[in-house]
Amino acid sequence: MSKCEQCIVREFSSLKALNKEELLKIANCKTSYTIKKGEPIFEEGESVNGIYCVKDGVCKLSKLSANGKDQIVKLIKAGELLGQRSMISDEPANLSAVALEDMEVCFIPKSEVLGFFNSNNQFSMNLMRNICGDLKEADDHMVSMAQKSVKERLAETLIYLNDTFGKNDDGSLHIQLSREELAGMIGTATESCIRLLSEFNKDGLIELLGKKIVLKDIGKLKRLAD
Amino acid sequence: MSKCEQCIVREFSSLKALNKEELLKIANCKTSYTIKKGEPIFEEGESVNGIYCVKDGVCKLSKLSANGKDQIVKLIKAGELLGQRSMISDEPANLSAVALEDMEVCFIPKSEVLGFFNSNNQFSMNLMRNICGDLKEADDHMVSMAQKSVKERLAETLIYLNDTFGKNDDGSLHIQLSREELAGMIGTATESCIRLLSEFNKDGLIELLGKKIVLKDIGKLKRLAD
DNA sequence: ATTAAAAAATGATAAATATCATATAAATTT
DNA sequence: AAATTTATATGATATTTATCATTTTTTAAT
Repeated sequence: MSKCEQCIVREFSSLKALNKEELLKIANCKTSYTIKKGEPIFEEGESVNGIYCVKDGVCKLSKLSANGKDQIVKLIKAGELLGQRSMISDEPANLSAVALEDMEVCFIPKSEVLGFFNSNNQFSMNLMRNICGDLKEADDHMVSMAQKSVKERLAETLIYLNDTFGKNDDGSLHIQLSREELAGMIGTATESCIRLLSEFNKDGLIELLGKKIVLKDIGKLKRLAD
Repeated sequence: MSKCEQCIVREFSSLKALNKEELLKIANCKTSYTIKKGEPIFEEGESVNGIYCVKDGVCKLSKLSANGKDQIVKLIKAGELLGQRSMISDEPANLSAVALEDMEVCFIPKSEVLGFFNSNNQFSMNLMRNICGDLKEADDHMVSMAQKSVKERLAETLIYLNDTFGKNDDGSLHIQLSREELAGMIGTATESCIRLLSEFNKDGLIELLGKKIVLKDIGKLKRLAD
C-alpha cells in the first residue's frame, strides 16, 4: 500500500496541507479502485460518504436534464478530488461522475476527511478555496450558457479542452469526447454540434481527422469565444 | 450601536454559530450602511475586503456579459451574507451586487471573519455548507440554462420568485423586477420575456396588473417548468 | 398639468437552433 | 470478411429566439 506522500493528488489538491502523520492515516483507510472508461464512480442521487482522489484518468460530472439529455457540468482530471461538495453538505451527489478514460482513484471515508477539516486549518481553508473556485467557475459557466450562442460556446469549449488536456502528437485534442459528449458540454443538440464543427472545419478554424479535432487557428477561436 | 445578537442575519446565516463574545467583537468593528434602490454595494472586479450582512432589502448579484447584457446570477435577501466567496478566495468580486430595494447592510472586515473561521469550527462548517449550497444551486442553474427553453425558464423563475419573496395583498409577486431584470434572470432578450409574459397572461397562467405579475395557476406553471 | 423620458408591449422579420430523416463512415460482433 | 450496430455527417424543415421598428403606457421632470 502506498503512503500517499508522492501521490499526484496530494500535490495538486487541498490534501497538500496534510502532514506525514495525517497522510499515513489516510493511507491506512483508503481504498483503491480501477474504473473502466464509461463506468460510473457514483451517480446523481447516490450517497457518497467520502471523497475520491483521482490518481489517473479523466471523468465527467454531469446531470440528466428533464428532456433526457446529459449535461456535462465539469471535467475532473488526475490530481483533483471528487465528491467534496456532497461530503460537506452531507447530501446525496448532485451530479454523476463517469469515467471518460480508464481511471485510477482512491476513496477516503468522510469521517477521516472531516476530522482533518476540524483539526487542520490549512486543510479546511484549502478545501474551502477549492469549492469557492468551483463556485466562481459555475457562475461564469452559467452566464456563458445564458448569454453566448452555441457557436461561441463551442469555440470556448475547444479552447478549454486544449488548455486543460493538451494535444496528441498529431496535434489533435488529447481528450477523447464523442460528439454527443461535446454537445453535452456546450448544451446543444448533437447534430448542431456536429454541424458547427463542420463549419469551423470549412472556415479553417479546426481540422477534423476522423473523430479527432485539431485546433488550427486558436487566435480566431479565442476571438470567436469572446 | 446594536450588539448583533438579535439581528436577522445572525438568525439565518453562518453567523448563528458565533457566541456572545464573538458577536460583540463584530458589533464593535462593523459599519452600517443604507443603500438606495439601484445603487451598487460592490461591483465586479472590485476588492471587497469583508462580508456584508443584509439586514433589510434585496439585491441582485449579476455579471455583465460580452454582449452588454446584465445576467442576474442570484438574488440575496435579508438574513443572508454577501461577499463570502471573494473573501475566502481572496479575489476581487466576480459579480456586482446592486440593490433592488432600499437596503440596510452591515460590513464586517475580512480579518475579523477569517479569525472566526480559524477559531470556531461550527462557524467555518456553516460557511462552508453555505457556499456548497450556492455551488449546487449554480450547477443546477447552469443545467437549466443549457437544457431548458426560455418558456420553461420563465415559468421556473416565476415560481422561484413567488416561493422566495411571497406576494403582496393584491396577490402580485412581492419582489419588484423590471422586465429587463426578469429577462436578465432567465437569460433572454427583454422583448422575448415580455412576449412570453403576454402569452402566459392569455393562457391564464398569470395576470398582468400594470407591471405587476400575479400567478394564477401555479400548478400549471410548475408543470411547465418541469 | 404638460412635457419629456423611460419602460412595456406588439408586429414584422431575420437568425439561431432543434428535430426528424437519411446517408455515410467507423467500430464491433459474429 | 461479412454483418450488425453505433457514431458521425448532412439535408430539409419546423420551432425558438433575437433583432429592429413602432406604438402604447407609465414614470419622472419641468
